[in-house]
Amino acid sequence: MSRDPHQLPRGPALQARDIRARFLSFFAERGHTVVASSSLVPHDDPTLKFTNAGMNQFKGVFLGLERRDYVRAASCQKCMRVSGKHNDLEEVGKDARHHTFFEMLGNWSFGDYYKRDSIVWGWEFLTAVMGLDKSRLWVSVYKDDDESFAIWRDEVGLDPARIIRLGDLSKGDEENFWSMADTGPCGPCTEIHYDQGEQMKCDHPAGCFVGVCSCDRWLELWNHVFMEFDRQPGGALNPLPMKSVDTGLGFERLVAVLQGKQSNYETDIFTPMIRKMEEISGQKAEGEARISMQVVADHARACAFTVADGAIPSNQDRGYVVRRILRRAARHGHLLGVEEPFLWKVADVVIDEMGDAYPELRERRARVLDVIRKEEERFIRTLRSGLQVYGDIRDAMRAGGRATLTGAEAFKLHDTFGFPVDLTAVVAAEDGFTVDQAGFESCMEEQRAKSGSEAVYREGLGPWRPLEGRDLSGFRAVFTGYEAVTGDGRPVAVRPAGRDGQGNDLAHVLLDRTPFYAESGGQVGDTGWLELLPTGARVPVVGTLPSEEGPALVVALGADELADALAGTEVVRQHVDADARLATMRHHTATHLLHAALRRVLGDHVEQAGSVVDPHRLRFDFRHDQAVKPAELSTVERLVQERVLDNRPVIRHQDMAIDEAKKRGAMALFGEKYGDRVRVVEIHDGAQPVPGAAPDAGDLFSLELCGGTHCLATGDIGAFRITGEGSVSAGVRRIEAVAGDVALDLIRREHDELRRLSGLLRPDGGDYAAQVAALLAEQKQLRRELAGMRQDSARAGLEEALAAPASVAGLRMVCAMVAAADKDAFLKLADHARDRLGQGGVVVLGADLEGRPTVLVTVTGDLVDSGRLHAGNLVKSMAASVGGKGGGRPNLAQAGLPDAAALGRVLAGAAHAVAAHVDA
RNA sequence: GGGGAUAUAGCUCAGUUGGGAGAGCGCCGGCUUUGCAAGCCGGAGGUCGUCGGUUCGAUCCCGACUAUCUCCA
Repeated sequence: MSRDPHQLPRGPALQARDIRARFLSFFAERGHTVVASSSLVPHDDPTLKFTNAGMNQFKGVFLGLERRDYVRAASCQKCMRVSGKHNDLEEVGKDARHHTFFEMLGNWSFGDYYKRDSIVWGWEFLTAVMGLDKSRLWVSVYKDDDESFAIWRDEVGLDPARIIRLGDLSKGDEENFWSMADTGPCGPCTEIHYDQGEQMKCDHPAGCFVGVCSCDRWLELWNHVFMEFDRQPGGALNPLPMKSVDTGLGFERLVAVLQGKQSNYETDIFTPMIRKMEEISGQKAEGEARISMQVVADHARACAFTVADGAIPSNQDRGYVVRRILRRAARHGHLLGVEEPFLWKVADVVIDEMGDAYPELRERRARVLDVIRKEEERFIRTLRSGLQVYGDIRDAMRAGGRATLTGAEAFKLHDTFGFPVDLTAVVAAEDGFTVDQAGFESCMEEQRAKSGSEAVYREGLGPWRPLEGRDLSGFRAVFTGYEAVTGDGRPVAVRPAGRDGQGNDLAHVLLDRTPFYAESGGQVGDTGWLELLPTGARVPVVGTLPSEEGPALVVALGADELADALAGTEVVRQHVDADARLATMRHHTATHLLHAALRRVLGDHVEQAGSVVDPHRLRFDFRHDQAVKPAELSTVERLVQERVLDNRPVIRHQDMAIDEAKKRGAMALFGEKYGDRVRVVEIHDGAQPVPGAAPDAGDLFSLELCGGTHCLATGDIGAFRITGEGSVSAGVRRIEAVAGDVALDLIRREHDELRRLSGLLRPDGGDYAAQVAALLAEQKQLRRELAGMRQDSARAGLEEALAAPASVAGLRMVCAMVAAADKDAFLKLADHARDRLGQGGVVVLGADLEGRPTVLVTVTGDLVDSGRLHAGNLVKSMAASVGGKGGGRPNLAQAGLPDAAALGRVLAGAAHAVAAHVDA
């Protein structure tokens, strides 16, 4: 069958990489700045797990919070969609177009061109440049968007029958009307669809057509969004001051159409990975095997890109998404009969294929492959232990004569041991069992419901409530904390903020100017207090958190209470806790020095993977494959201490172009999103013997993008000590350290300790450790000797009783008080006595064990076997008769007694008690 | 953020009505052997994750914490 000949008009089909390049050059020729894809992992946007659209990095620009040097931009953006209605992870790989990772082409106008250019260029690119058949293209516009309709009809010359009006806001139908959120920027959009042809049509009851069904015949290729409104909380649409364009063209779809393929997986984007999988598994990409290979191909891309952008498989948040994707791929490899780690090999192909377009893949190849391979190995371990648990269940089922695993059992395997349910079904089938799938699903549902409801509860934090006469639209607070720790501000808004650990209500307050630093980049938010003027009322600030509108000061008051207090307030005089801020600054500057020192000592592969800086300590996580050796650790510590002694100025560049910062080699937080203008902190090394040297004399020691607060000079750090090193997760180490007075306190405490030791020890050459080791060895020796001697003497004390055992009810009984040192010795004495009696013997011993009068009974094996005398029952009744308690096993038992007199009475009455208990 | 599970010798793990902490591998010593693989005998190595509680008595039961594994969000 010759398929769609028009798509391959001349020569071979365009390759994916050419299509990507042509798109960008097309818009570059039309005055667009080609912007690099932002990281998949948006470290500074907690609302977003992964970058999921090309516009993410321009969000601030659309909201008017951020400015760029250009008004036209184009990009090819790395994206991930792993949840939500459009993409259930389980579906990926099974059909032609669902992906976890994908690329999105886009062009943007920030208040520059609008509908006309966007539409005309879009059409030109698809038809004239890419050569798509015009007769296959259809277009949809928003119902009321006559302007776009007219451009399509008149400027492009499209048959009006091919322009479909969709959506109706008044009926709640948001088709072809785009919005960022419930409120904020929004506007109509127009979509270009590609008709794959009659043979792809579906049997939707209302007909197979654009906007009606969502089948594969009508491919939505390109969405052009025209942002012109600012939606208000009530739903009213106010015009935006600046009209913008935001478009998204699905790269994989475009390539599939241009290469004449009905599935994205048949394009040259995916075939290299599928071919690799054929090679690894030795199977052909057909039928079920093909689906598994598609899953692996898709997931290998997702894993390679997310790991390259700094995500690491873990058990929560983003890391958990990566883990799930990776393990699903591993599972499909397993289905293909591959038993060993393989995904890293497929990821290697991804890097070969896409490393040109995304150089970060090449740069981090070794780490990416290592992280993936280690996680694969971990999963194999998980499967192995899950198999053991399954074995226990299987044994129980066989014993109970069951043939169906309950949903709860399958769920426990999945939930607690991470054993995939489909694998459970496979293994169970091998044993002739089935799995209650419905029961399993309902357990899953229950778990989901539980997590979901908790999440809603957590998000109880409401929107800002503007104070009377204040307007929040476009508002952004000014941060003055780099220059000051006090300052006046006017209150703007409040909002409730849940409760603290003691259950007290908390609220946030927003001020137009504030010196309070909001928690960011690992540095904790400032604390302090507010003075409300003119009343002079004082309000403590327990923390400061970032918000879109600026630092949110957390105060220990309910929101209503706070609003009342602010009602008559003109000015808020703000006081940051200066001591805490200073201690935090020391730790922050020390963190930069530590980071630089680690790179010098361990190598340039060391990269920050997380950091906490507060008044009490610093915690620095970084990528490194192995434990830092003690010698390396002390070299790092010394390097930092030397920089402190250098006392060099800490140079801050409040506003540097990001390109310049990068050119100078500034260390940026991996994957962090930065604007064009950044703040940079710079430190040089080398002490300055005379005054007046330039701040940047000497060699550059540390250069980092950083928004935090820092010491004026390294000497302000005062003292620095590393307090710990350990592992966080695979490939990530953690160092904890202290600076300033915290470090001095530590040193003082250690010194005091040493002085106390030196009062007790007199080591040769000051070697405390050697002397203590010798003392411990000696002590151990003495202890052993002492125990032996005590035992000997206690045993000697027993001899008299052993020489003449009493005869009670036909048994031979030894009853005595012994000087046992501890429980172990006591038991050994009893053993000894019982062994000496041979058959038909009972031993009743009393001892004072560290102040606790204890009686111990043991009987010979023949009595236990015949059941004539039960030590446990005997000791229980002996103890009970004097107000004690006890028990034990048939051959050996013990009881605790209230006092020494009771012990004496028990021993005196032992013969009586034995006689009463023995079975004739 | 919320569940579930685990924590015992250097490693892998046993350890039930609460009553003497064990195995395998590894390590050290001795013997056997031309040597090696191995075998035999002996030995060292434990705050039973931390801290509380219940109990005459806790590796075991209860609670909190920490770490690891795992699921859901």
